[in-house]
Amino acid sequence: MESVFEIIAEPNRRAILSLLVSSEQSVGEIERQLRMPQPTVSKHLRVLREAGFVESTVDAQRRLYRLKPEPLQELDAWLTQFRRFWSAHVDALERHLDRMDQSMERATPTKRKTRMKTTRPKPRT
Amino acid sequence: MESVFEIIAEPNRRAILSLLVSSEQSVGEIERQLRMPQPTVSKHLRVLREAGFVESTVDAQRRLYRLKPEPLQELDAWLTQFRRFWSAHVDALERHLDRMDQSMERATPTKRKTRMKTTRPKPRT
DNA sequence: GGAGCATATACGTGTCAAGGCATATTAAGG
DNA sequence: CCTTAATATGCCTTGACACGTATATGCTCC
Repeated sequence: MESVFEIIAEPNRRAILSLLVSSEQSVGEIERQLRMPQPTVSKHLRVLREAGFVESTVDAQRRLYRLKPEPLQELDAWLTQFRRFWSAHVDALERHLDRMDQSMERATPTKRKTRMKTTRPKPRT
Repeated sequence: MESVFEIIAEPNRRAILSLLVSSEQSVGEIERQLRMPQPTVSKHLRVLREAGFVESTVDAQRRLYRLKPEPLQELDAWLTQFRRFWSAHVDALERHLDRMDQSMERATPTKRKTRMKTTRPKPRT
C-alpha cells in the first residue's frame, strides 16, 4: 500500500475524501453518510491518515478528520506530463482549461466544434 | 478492474503510460526499455487498451501503441473538486499554476514566498 | 509452405488487501 | 465506579490480480 495511486484505487476511500472536501467530519458522520460499517470507516481512515491524505484532531470521544492537500497534489503533479500530451491533441486543452476555471460556463455560448484556435496559456513571464 | 483509478494503481502500467507520452512504441520497444518480460507487457497493454488508455495499430508483425487522452482527463476531472480545497490553503494554487505550464522554469527567478496575491478562481455564480 | 520473429493467451500459483464480526480502548457522565 | 457512546484493532475468509512459464496465433520472407 505504498503509493498514492493504490490509496485512491479504493472506491470507499475516494468517497471519504470527497466527503471531507466540504468540511471536517467525525467517524460517525462519515459512517452515516456513506452507509458503511464503522470498522470499515476506521480502517480506511487509518490508511488515509498513514498516507497523509487526512489528519485528525480529538474532540472528546470523537475524532474529527480533515483533508490534507499534499498527496493529491502529488497526483496532480504526476498528471502534468500527460497534459503536455493532450494539449497536442486539438482543443482538448481547451476543454481542460474550461474545467480548470469553473467560473462562468454560461457566459460564453460559443460553439466548441467550430471555434477558432484559442490562445494557449502563455509561458509565464 | 473497473475504474481509471484501479488501472493506474499498477506501477508497471504507469511506467508504460509515461513511456508512451513521448511517442508511440511497439511492444518490443516497451519490453526492452522497461526491462519486463514480454507477456507482462502484453497483459498490461491489454488492460490499458480495454480501459481506453491506449490504442494500437498494426504495423506488419508489430503493434504500435499510442496514448489516448480521455481516461487521464477523467482523472484530472476528479481532481477538480480538491483543487478548490487546496486553493484555500495559502498559495498552493500558485504552485499548481506554476506546474501547469512547465515551459521555462528557469526564466523567472521570482521569489515565490514574497509574491503578491494571485487571482483566485472565482466562486461559481 | 516452412522457418523465424513479434505478440497474444492460457494456466497455475502466491500474495495482499477488503470485509465481516467480535472485541478492545478511551472518554464522559451520572 | 459503572454504563454507555465513539472509535480502534484483531482475526479470519475470500477474492482479485500480478507474475512466471509454456504455448498459441499471426505475419513475413525465402
